[in-house]
Formats: sequence, structure tokens, C-alpha cells
Amino acid sequence: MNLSPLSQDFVLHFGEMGSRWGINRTVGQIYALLFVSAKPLNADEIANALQFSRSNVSMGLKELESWHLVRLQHLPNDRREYFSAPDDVWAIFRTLADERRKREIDPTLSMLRDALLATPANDEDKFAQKRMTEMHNLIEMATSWFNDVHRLEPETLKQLMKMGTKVTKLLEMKDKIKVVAGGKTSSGISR
Amino acid sequence: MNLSPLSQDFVLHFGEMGSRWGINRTVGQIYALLFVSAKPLNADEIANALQFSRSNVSMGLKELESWHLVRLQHLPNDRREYFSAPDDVWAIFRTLADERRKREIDPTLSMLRDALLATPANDEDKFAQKRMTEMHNLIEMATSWFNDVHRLEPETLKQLMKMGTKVTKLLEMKDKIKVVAGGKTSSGISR
DNA sequence: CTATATTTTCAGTAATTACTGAAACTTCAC
DNA sequence: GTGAAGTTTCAGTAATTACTGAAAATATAG
Repeated sequence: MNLSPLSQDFVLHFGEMGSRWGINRTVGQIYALLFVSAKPLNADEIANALQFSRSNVSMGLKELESWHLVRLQHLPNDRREYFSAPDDVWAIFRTLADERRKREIDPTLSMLRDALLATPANDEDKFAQKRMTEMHNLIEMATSWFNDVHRLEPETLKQLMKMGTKVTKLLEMKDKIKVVAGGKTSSGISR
Repeated sequence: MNLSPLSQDFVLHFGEMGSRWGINRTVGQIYALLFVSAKPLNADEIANALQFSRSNVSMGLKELESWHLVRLQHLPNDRREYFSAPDDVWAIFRTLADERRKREIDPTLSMLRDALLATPANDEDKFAQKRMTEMHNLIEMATSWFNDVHRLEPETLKQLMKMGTKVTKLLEMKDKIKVVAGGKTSSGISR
């Protein structure tokens, strides 16, 4: 299999981008290839299309599986393993955010919590703890927000995002609104 | 200068975390050190505290400056350059998100735009373009949302985040609400 | 301008990470 | 069971990235 210039560019770009994240070039390329491919691919097809060794592909796929970014499936009358990228981009986005949270945020939060429990030995430590508290609070708020949002339907989320800062208009009004449908009256939205 | 165990742990953790991002260990450690330090530090103090070479510190600081994550300042009667991390964690968060957008998202968007303009050579290409369109639209929406949110005051943002999914309740109501203050009536929030 | 303090650059080297090919392992049809 | 097809592991090597020390550049005080 050889790639069209269009897919080629996409794949190479993702390879480069991958290395700006923690992900290595190979893994980025494999993912990109699966993403634009109409049908699932087996490891040999991937190795052939991207020109790397079969074992490198195997390792790359394993990495992608650990990120839950690829789906393994079997085709009828074919022993080989076929891989594809989930096709819902929202789901991909969530998976990615979720994995990064697990790998990068959670360990940091836990380190911060430990640090905040320690008794400061001197003024330097007191100051350090203050900064750590700020960081901890921010991260905690952001992740709990993220968990909330995570549960929303893509459509709802999309609608919210499209509103952008308009949401704040709602916020400004929240103490002044009245629900007019159904005869019941509610004095704002409680937390 | 030698670090207290408290700061030590924090600094080391950030070093490790750094390497999970694209950032190298050294840079992560320098940043962490500046973050928990009550006073600005000069390059020698940093080199000494973290035990790496003066030139390594110089390179690390340069990298951090390119991310706009440190502030350079001078102290009276001292020729040396002193560095500190901005102390508003929200601002840090925004800077970081902003820089990452510039370095990771913008180039991808531009690549995608180019790819979408190309004439597909065959069905494979047509499919690839379809996937790229989905990705493009998602990223575009997310970044424009982000730009919107970016302009909000930290306090407003904080309030919004704390509401979490409660905002959707507002959304559900948006066609049923009436502003009761000021005598004027508005039939919901327009997009 | 000179002497000195400070920072930056950069070529060489160390350390890390990525990649390969060969061998080991697994699965399955017969 | 055996053997063929497929996948994974891993030790060795290649490539990349990080780090250092020495030298160059820059800045400043006198």
C-alpha cells in the first residue's frame, strides 16, 4: 500500500506533532494512518504503508491500545488482527483528555495533597505550601469541572461551546430569572 | 542553597511530569523551583539548588522565557538577572494553554485547512477528507470557545466552573425564561 | 577604554529514547 | 499432537536529545 499525497501529509504532520506531545513520531503516524483509513488495517499493512519494521508497529499499536485510542477487531476468515481508530471525534477527544488526566494530573494532585499535609519546616516551606495550595485548588476545580462536562452528551456540549461567553449572560441573570413554563416559579439556579 | 524535602519532592515531580509533556526534565525542575520560591532567583542560585551546570540553566531559562512562563527582573545594586514565576495561577494556566495552542493546534489547523482544499484523487482521499473535516470542525469549535473563555475574568470563570453541569439546566430553560428585573421582558438568550 | 562580572553559545560527549531483526511465543487449522 | 501464520519480546544498535565545560560575547563599573 502506498499513501496518497493527501494522507501522506496528514500522517507526517501527526508524526511531528506527536513528538511535541509526549508521544513518539511512530505512534503519531500510526494513529493518523488509522484515523484517515476507511477500513481497518492489519499490522503488516501499517508497516508497509509507513515503512517501519513490523516490530515497531507492534510496539506502537500496544502504546495506542494503552491510550484506548485504537480498536482491535477480527475480520471473517482472517486470523490477523485489524486495527481502527474510533470514528467519533468527540469520543476521541474525551478519551485523550481522560487518559492525560490519569497520567499527568492525578499523580500531580496526589503529590500536592501529600505536600500539603506535611508540616512546614520554616518560612520557605510555608511559602512553598501556599503556592502549592493555589495550584492544588486550581487543578482540583478544573478536573471536577472536567468530570462534570465529561458526562454531557456531545450535542449539549457542542451547544454550550457554541454559546461561548454568552453563557455568562445567563450567569449575570441567574438571580433575576423566573421559569415561566408550567406555573411553578424558581428563584434562580442553586449550586 | 539546598532545598527542603518539601520543595525537593515538588521539583522532582515536576521534572518527571515535564518529560511526559514535550518539556524536558531540567526545564520542568527550574520552573517548579521558581514557582515555590518566595524570592526571585538568579541563574547561579538555580544551578546550585538543582545541581546542574550553569549553561544548562541558561538554556532552560531561555526555553521558559519562550513560553512566557518566567519573568526576568533586576535587583538594585546587582548586575545579575533574577527570575521568578508569575504568581497568579490562573494566568499561568492561560499562558500555558495559549502557548500550546500556538505551537500544537494552530499548525494542525492550518495543515487541515490545506488538506481540505485539495481535490481528492480517489475514494480513499474522499474518505480521508471526510475524517479531516470532522477533526477540523471539532478543533475549530474548541479553539474559538477557548478564545471566548480566555477573555473572561478569573472570577467569572471560576464561578462557571463551579457550576459545572448545572449550566445545562440554564440551557434547558433558556427558551422558558423571563427576566423579571427592570420591567423589560426578554424571551430567552439568543445565540 | 580596561578590567571584571555575567550570560550565551557551541562543539563534544553523555544519556535517553527509538528502532530493528532474530528468536520466542501464541494461536489455530488440520 | 504438528506446522504454518501471526504477534510479541528483547538485546543490540541507531538516532535523538540533553548536558557540560570552555570559549566567546555582552554588559557595566570605574
